[in-house]
Amino acid sequence: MRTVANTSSRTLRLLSLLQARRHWPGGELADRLGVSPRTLRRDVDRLRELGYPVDATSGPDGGYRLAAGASLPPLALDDEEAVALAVALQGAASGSEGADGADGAAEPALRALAKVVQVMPPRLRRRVEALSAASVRAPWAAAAGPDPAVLLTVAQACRDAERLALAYTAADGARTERSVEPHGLVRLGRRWYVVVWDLGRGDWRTLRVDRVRDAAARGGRFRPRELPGPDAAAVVERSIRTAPALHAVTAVLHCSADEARSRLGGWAHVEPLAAQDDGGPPPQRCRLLMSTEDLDWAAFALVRARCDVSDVEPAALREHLATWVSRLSPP
Amino acid sequence: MRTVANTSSRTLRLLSLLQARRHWPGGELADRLGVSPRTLRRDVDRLRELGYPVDATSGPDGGYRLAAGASLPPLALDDEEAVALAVALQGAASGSEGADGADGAAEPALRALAKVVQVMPPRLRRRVEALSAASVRAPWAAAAGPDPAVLLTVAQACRDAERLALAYTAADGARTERSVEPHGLVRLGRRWYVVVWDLGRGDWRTLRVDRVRDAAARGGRFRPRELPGPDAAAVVERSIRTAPALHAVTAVLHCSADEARSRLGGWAHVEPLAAQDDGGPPPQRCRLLMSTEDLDWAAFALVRARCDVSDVEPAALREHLATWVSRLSPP
DNA sequence: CGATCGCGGACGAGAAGTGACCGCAACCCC
DNA sequence: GGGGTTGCGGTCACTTCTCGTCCGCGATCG
Repeated sequence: MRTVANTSSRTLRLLSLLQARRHWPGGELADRLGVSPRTLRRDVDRLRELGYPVDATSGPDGGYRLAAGASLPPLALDDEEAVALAVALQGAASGSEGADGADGAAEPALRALAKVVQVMPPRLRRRVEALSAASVRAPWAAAAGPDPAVLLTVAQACRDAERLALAYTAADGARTERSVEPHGLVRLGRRWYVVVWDLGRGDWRTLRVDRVRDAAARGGRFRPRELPGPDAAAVVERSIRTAPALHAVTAVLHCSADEARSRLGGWAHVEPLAAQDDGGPPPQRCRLLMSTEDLDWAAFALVRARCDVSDVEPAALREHLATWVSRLSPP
Repeated sequence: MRTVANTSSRTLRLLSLLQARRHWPGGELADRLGVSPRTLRRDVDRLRELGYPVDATSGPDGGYRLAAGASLPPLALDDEEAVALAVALQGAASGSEGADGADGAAEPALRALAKVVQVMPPRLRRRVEALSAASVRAPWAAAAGPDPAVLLTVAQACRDAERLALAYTAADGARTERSVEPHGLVRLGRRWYVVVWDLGRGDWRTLRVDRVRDAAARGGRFRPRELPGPDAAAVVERSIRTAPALHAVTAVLHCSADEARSRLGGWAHVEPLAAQDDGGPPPQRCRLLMSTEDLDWAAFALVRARCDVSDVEPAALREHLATWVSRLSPP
């Protein structure tokens, strides 16, 4: 077992043990830590003083358990959990969610990911890479997000003020190798941007992270310069001229609003339509409202509703549907 | 600041600091911890003895940094990071990935999630719930996975051997309230199953987690019984009679294999087809191969390829496409 | 070369941690 | 209801660790 007989080490180990299993008999804990039960009680007290609420129950089958406290204790994860965590965070950070807003969690996810990989042993890092390479990316998300590895490298370099060498493909397709000082990472809409001081050009630039390749920290640290704006987000906002074209989609679905909602799963707004006043039993109708950047998604949502559709707007989506029909029609 | 002047508390804080930023000058660290530089060095030593490799560089611009070690140190996350982490793990655990296998990470993700929420302060837990409720579920995933909250409750109860009260909707639609002893959680294909001892019936049952509602730990712990099989996975496997019908989809895409791959993003297998020997310049063709449970996905993949499609198999998918066409055709 | 920073030994005052007691209270099973 | 199990916390004496202040050494950068 471990040879460290330190008090703080033992406290840390106790914390891990309490996280690994919910319920521990006191005797077993004392045994594992190699101390007397009395000292274990003192250790538990110490944890409580540190703010981690440890519940205890007496009687046979009694023991200790770690409860939810005021602050988050350090998480002791095993290898598999850490790998799963890194993969999940990669997905969340570079993910294709947040079309309608609703997740402000991408940036904290990225920070957490940076913390994890910084201390992750190389063998685990390899497993993460293998797994995230093997994990299938659904077709609708294939071109959506940036490479998680690049995103992470950039985020770390920003946090640690380290110079970065990277290859950038500009909007016109020109590829350049650049050496930059990254100052801030900003998520705008569905894209990540990084504000950098371009060492070759001696000026500020805003780069789209999904156009960056082969980012690598060059080791050297730099002293942050003053940004040409109040913060990185403002710089990006200003440098974005062409906002991504959002399509406001509406359509009438020939089913009840509840049915449509259950099939679309909150991805689109659905509101019931008043029955038409034509005498007969009014057919169920509802109106679908969504806004998206990708007409394929909109079209897919329409089909997913599993009912007839009419009054589709905008015209571009109607054309899109016509293309689908012509492609899918049997020759 | 903090009033705890304890040594172990300080060691923990030092660990957090080292995780929060990559590079720290020793003086600043000593300052923040409120100790002399000499004591800081001793603290760093302590961390090293605990197995955390702390690199140090001397000279001006020197300082400490936490390197990757042999094992993963406890992660010190702040509130936002913890919330992002929980949301990401929920997605990974209940997620709709893994259709083709390729992610064995769901189960460790669930374990990690259980650890996190167990110690998560209530205010953070509320934020996680709010965020995951607000986060849009794409239509193709709406009905796919089980409720993450239920999944988590079940996983915790399995781990901690706690009795569970739940409402179950059987395959025939009958709803029953049950009290069970959960013994194992198994992911098979895309579904989660839980092997339980049903207290009301006095027998083993295999429940589909996506059919469980209102799962709540009833507090009481139980002594695990011997499973009616070598392990939980075997029990589930045996109790599954009707395997989910997988559709083996093939089609010919009228574009190059590379184009198709880049558009489908590895979600389907694509292989080039030999040019036909008809004299003229051979058009680019490739064959698409995929297996899915949901024909909507398959159809969507076909459109997503952005080219003409022919020789679609199976017949069910052709019918599916015909339905799409009729629905989408302008009236 | 000198300034800056990390390294680590020595020392002494003070503060802990530790185990072995003890009696007490809660809880479960018989 | 009683007995066994388990956690709680006080006390005491002994040991150990912690901490700040010295000091000289070596590495690194400008």
